[in-house]
Amino acid sequence: MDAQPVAQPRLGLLLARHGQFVSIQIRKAMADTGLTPRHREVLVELSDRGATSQQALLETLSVDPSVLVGILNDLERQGLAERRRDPADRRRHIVEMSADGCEVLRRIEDAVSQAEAQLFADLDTDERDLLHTLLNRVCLVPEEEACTETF
Amino acid sequence: MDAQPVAQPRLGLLLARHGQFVSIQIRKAMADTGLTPRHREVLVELSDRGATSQQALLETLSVDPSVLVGILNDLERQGLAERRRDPADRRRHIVEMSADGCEVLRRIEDAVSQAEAQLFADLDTDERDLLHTLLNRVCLVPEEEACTETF
DNA sequence: ACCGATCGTTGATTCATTCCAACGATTTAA
DNA sequence: TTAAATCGTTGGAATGAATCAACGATCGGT
Repeated sequence: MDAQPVAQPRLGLLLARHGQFVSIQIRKAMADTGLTPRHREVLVELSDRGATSQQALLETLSVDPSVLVGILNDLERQGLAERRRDPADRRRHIVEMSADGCEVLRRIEDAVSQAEAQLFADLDTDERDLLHTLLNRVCLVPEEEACTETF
Repeated sequence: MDAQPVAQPRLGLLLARHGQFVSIQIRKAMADTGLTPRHREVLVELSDRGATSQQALLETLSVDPSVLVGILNDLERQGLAERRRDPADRRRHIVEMSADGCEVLRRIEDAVSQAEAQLFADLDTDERDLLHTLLNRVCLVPEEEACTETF
């Protein structure tokens, strides 16, 4: 008389598990660049916005300032981005990605694409779009609590 | 002439991000029990199989023995499970969940259901099933590499 | 009775991540 | 000129997870 279990694993748990798995795969895919999804996100942001204040990056990424410092140190050490003082306000740093950074970002995106190709090999284009739109309708939780986004 | 970007965030990254978010929400949902998804998984396993050898648990959960010890310690401390020596082989431990354990598992499952209800509030039953089946067709990667499953 | 293997356990180490306090340099306001 | 606020930075503390070595107890084979 018991209601039969909804399905094998609960939908939420399934999503959590597979999400973590995908996360790991993507991390591996970009491993040889020495960078992580975090670095990628900063690069993407820099690519989209061009030269930006470090402060502005902080807001959109919503990470601790000290974390961003670390990321930028990494990028700068590899010559992928550059920090320079804002002449208008010498407290600020203006961050800009280099040509190498642009190139590396392209490589990262390719690696991610390749990983995705494997992960979603069994889905055709329509199904991928479907999955995409379904996912986008999740997580619209009432309170927009700070979601520590690693990605 | 560029192919337009598939959609806002790459599908893989979207899945990774939302998966992490869902993971956090579920963790929060079961936080007041003092237990984690790891504990839940052991409880589920115990619930499914009844009395089991600790060894058998290790295989199905594929975690380090020391980790399982910690989990079982937690469960036993709260009276949710019990370890006793296997009389047939006194090296072995036989693990069994208690009535309290069964009750707590039920509470956990309810909490997870509640979290899922929020997370998937915008999806009707068909859409949830669809999402479920789509997710199940992901991650069937060539090499079944050990996926450190927190869930 | 002995030797090697097995089971569960303990403990240490490593690593990544998050969070927070405090600082120097600089700007802004009084 | 002084005081307060801001920006980026440094460092430490706390957490959680993963991995590994080694141990006592026990079993099996010889």
